[in-house]
Amino acid sequence: MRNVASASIEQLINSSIFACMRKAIFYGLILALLIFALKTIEYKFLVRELPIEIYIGIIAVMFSVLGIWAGLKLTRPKRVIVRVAQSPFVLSEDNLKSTGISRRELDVLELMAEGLSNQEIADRLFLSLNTVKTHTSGLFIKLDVKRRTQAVQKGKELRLIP
Amino acid sequence: MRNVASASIEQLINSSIFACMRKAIFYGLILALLIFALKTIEYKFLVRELPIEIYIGIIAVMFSVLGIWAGLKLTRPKRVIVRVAQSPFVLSEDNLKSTGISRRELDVLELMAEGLSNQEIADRLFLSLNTVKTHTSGLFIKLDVKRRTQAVQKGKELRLIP
DNA sequence: TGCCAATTCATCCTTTCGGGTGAAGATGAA
DNA sequence: TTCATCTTCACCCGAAAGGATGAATTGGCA
Repeated sequence: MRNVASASIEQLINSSIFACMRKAIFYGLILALLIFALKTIEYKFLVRELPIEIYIGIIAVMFSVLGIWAGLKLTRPKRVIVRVAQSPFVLSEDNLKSTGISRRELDVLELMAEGLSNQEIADRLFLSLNTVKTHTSGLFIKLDVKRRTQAVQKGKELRLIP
Repeated sequence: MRNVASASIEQLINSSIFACMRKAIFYGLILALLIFALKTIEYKFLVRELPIEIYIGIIAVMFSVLGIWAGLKLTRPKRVIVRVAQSPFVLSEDNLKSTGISRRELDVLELMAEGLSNQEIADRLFLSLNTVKTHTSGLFIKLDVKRRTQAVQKGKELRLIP
């Protein structure tokens, strides 16, 4: 696990370096072109018709905008890793209702999920073996399964048990 | 869950709007100051000593840098939410060895975890029922459990099955 | 008060599971 | 080659699980 993580981080660093270089060169070229274009236009139209201050202001604004744009494009999005931790298990009342599973059946399901036999469940809940079997039968019908292993599976899927 | 998420997104949008406005004003002021400084310097030192092209180039570079810097500072880090979802399940070779569980037994354990009966497992793996029972017996001994529900539990704990 | 659902327990029966033992073929390492 | 392990399958037996049905008791709700 640790190896995988560090490997991917290295990849990320390498790829980001190359990507940065490529982008820097790209925007550098655009910048050079822009300067060249300005020079060409300069002597033809502007320099004698407008005051030098406005000319400088235009250049300043243009390159500021270019810089901002380049700055945004140049950087990769900063990643904030949000870890989604174990949710502490909240019983799904909805699924409990929709399945029609009763409180007592849920008790049995919980112990069933711990790998207990019907007899052990009966002992824990101070019930007779027959009663536990009744509840398990009810569970299988309501969960629409055939075996206790499947009942445990489905119980977890439906967030009835942790 | 949905309420919490949308609430935090609204907060984020509001706070980012205000933060952006404050920063924009701040950097706008800096930009204005810089232009003013240039104007002041212009007539005093540079305009007669250097060719106009170099002067324009310096301004272009300065404002490009300022723009890049402003562009970086102006934006809050883009959040890329990386969900650390279900780890893709890596079988624990260590636990496999330490328990002494064989490849075939692991196959059976996997299907057992899906809630299949021994007969169904036999059908899936093209084995006889007896063979599957042999494997399950071996599993119970090696996992030190009594029932298949417990075997599934322990198999998951030991990262032998997903 | 009367009804309904949940809970409890029972009996009967079938299927599945789990334990024990044995054994034959395949594979692979010493 | 020999030996250990894995894989496959068989038979037997008891225990557990599962299915069907019936019935007594209880607690809440109309």
